[in-house]
Amino acid sequence: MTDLQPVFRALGDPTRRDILRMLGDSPMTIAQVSDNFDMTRAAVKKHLVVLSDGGLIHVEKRGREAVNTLNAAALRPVFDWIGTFDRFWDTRLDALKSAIEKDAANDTGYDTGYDTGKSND
Amino acid sequence: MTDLQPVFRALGDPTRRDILRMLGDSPMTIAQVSDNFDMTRAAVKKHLVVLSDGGLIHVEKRGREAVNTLNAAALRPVFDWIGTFDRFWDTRLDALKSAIEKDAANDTGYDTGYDTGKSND
DNA sequence: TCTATAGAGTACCATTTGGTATCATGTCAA
DNA sequence: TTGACATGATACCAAATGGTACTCTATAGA
Repeated sequence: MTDLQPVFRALGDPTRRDILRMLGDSPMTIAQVSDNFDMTRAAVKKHLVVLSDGGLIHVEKRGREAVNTLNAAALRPVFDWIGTFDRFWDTRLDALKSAIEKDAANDTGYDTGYDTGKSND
Repeated sequence: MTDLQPVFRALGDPTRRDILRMLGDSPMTIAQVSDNFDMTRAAVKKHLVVLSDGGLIHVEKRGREAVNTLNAAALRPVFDWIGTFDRFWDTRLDALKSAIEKDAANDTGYDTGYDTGKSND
């Protein structure tokens, strides 16, 4: 259901993964993020757009600034996708996955789009 | 420690993710894999090389054939990386991650390269 | 041995991607 | 109001990417 491609694409670049790490510490403006990289603000901005396309960050305009906030929940579908391989890997993952899905359904209404292990992208 | 980039890169393409799915059912030769796609064998072969670079598949030459086998263990570092964001997501992930890491250290000697949550790529 | 077949390797092409440079717009603050 | 500043938008460039076509090598089998 959820389109995984924009998320996987966003995660495919090391700069963008670094940005996610930084935003994990606290929300940042574009200027603050780009201070941490040896590239122009415009380049950083492009990465932020890709991250936003993948739903991994949320951008809020505050006056003349744009505050970028991590949305780690968007990593869930990736986790679920990886989880479909758990039978080759570690069976305990399966138990955890079910638990989280069940919980999500009850508590947050989050729909993983994951059901019987069939393709979802 | 482990270089995540080749794995994330390999996962960034939908065709390659589909190939992983197929190889999850059973090992396949290049011809068998490409029978499932509307593209040339050469193109599929390129994808298989990228998957191999990421360690996600293992290629074994058998006579004039090349059998491609899924290596789902290479997904572990990605899982670990996502796990470093679990405090924003679901705290129970943390418990699972520790359990698996502990188990991996004891049973398989697998080193996640994950320690205190500091950057690892 | 001969031939069809599986795959490797290479050259080439169009598109996407990561990046810079430049200019436009909106807002804070004196 | 006016100037400095944060961001947005666009044009442009080089390199990487996804793909095809074609050639070459090696092996399975009649």
